[in-house]
Amino acid sequence: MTSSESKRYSDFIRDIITGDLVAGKNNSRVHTRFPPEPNGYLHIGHAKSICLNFGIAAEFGGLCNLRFDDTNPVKEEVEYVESIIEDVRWLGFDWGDRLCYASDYFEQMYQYAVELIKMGKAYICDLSADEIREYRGTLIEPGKESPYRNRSVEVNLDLFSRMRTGEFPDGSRTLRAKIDMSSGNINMRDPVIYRILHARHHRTGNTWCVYPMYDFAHCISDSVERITHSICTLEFEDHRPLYDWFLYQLNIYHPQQIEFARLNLSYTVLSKRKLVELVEGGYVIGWDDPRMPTIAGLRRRGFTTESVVNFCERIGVAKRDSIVDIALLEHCLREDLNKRAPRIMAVLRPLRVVIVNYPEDKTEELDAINNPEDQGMGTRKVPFSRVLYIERDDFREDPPKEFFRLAPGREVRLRYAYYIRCAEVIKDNKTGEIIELRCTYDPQTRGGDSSDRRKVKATLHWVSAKHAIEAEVRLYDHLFLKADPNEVEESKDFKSNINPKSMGALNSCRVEPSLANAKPDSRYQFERLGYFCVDPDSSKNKLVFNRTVTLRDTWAKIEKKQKIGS
RNA sequence: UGGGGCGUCGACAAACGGCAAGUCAGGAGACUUUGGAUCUCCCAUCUGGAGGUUCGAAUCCUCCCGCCCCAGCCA
Repeated sequence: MTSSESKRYSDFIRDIITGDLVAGKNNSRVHTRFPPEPNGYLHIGHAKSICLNFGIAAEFGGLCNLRFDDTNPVKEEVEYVESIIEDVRWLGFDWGDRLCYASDYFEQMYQYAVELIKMGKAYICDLSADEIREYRGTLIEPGKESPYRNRSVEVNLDLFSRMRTGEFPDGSRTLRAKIDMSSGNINMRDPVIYRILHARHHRTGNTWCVYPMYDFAHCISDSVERITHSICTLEFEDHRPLYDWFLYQLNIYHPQQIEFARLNLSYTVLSKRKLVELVEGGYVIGWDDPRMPTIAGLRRRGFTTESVVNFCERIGVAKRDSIVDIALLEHCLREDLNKRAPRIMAVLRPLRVVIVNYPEDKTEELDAINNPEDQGMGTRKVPFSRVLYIERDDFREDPPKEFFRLAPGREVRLRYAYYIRCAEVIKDNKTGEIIELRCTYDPQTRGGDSSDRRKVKATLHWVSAKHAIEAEVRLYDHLFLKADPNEVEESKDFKSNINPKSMGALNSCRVEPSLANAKPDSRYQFERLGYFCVDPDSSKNKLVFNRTVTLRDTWAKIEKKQKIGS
């Protein structure tokens, strides 16, 4: 490991673990787990947790399990477990043979529940859901004890086994822990630990009709897997006393739960409920829509594993609520892509340029560098001929101050080709739209250097009209208009902040011929424009690209300022 | 009004009683066959506020203020 790779990210969780190791706790073992519920796709917030759990295991020479927290059959599906496995793998992590499921421990959990009953620490309650809510009290008032709270152990045991055998309908009874109805912590007011659900489970089928609740299942899963540090998000802080209570009562191996603040990112939402709403409401194309903050979405958008992992390391881990600027994510992306993406030339909004003093039937093959950041990536040939396309944005008939690009009478360089000068602007008679530029070239500037060292202020990208390949390019912008999508007018919700221009497609783009056989998922820098990747929608006769992220655009910034100033 | 947390630059985030790191964003400049990349410099005399302890406080104590989470048979 080089010195640049060995930089360590320190945070309060790693500090706790280091302290435990020094104290010789857990026989110096470190064992974490990432415990998603398979009821949706993973997003970048999960990536933070994945990087934390797997990262800590790797750093401390420990292990990390991938465990599905599949205790609610009505919401969970195999599609989700499959996507989660794929996404964690894509992030570069490995759980060896420790692919676990809470459902693997159902029998064990049931037996632990029986034990609690025998200890007089749990009882069958016949209250309905509504009644339980009423009995629970409020944030400021204590709850009332259930009339079923003092049933005998024998009755409880009998009822619990009959719940298991399916004798009772859904919702008719629950198993509850007997703790303290007056606790200030509502989680301790006799929480439900088993409910009746006559639902088919994606792994256990119809074996069960009673399912454990999160609080009961999670601590036991952690315990049986001998997890040392059970890392979760802040909203579970209130549940820690219950986590500890179960393990203490059962007198079994007791992992330590540690909570950290979940990730929030500007201009997007990271709540599973909202993401589901976007998908099911048709606001996006699907879970892998390139605008989605899901791992699948980021992947399709063209993000690299390295950039996502690096981002997760850079944002740190703490307990305070925060919203990370999405610009940091984009920075990590550009930083990575700059080093690895081959450069090519592509014109998104073509403007026809005829080089009037260039022979009609001539074609030259010019040398272009594949990546100035990495000479090892070599060079390629780019064809040049009389009729070209340049970017419409690169020409202004009436150039504003500080616009360095092409304008009537002005000379610029075509990258790797020649200096050209704009001689004439051809417009459509009716619409006045500029349809073509007539330019002259200087044969002495082949390759882009002039022998007289005369300077030009701009270098433009271009493609040869007759050699270029037509392509579709999909452009993306932030999914939401506001940094905080939840900031809404009364009676509206986050969806009212959706950016109507978050996606757009350009259909007559032209890319250089070297891309003829570009494979799905391959990434390129389109010079001066941004990073793009080949979308899986591409076919042999039609290339489709996604714009992953733009390049930093100093001119756009200047132009914006000028507009504000005027 | 109960319980649990949290307040350090525009955004993240270090500092663990010894004199406010770093990163992103932003600004200025250099360089440039990508207005990209790269490089240089600037950007908290101050840590939510007020007191106190101390030679010394972002760090310890007290009291305020603000924000987040909890009343699923979801996780």
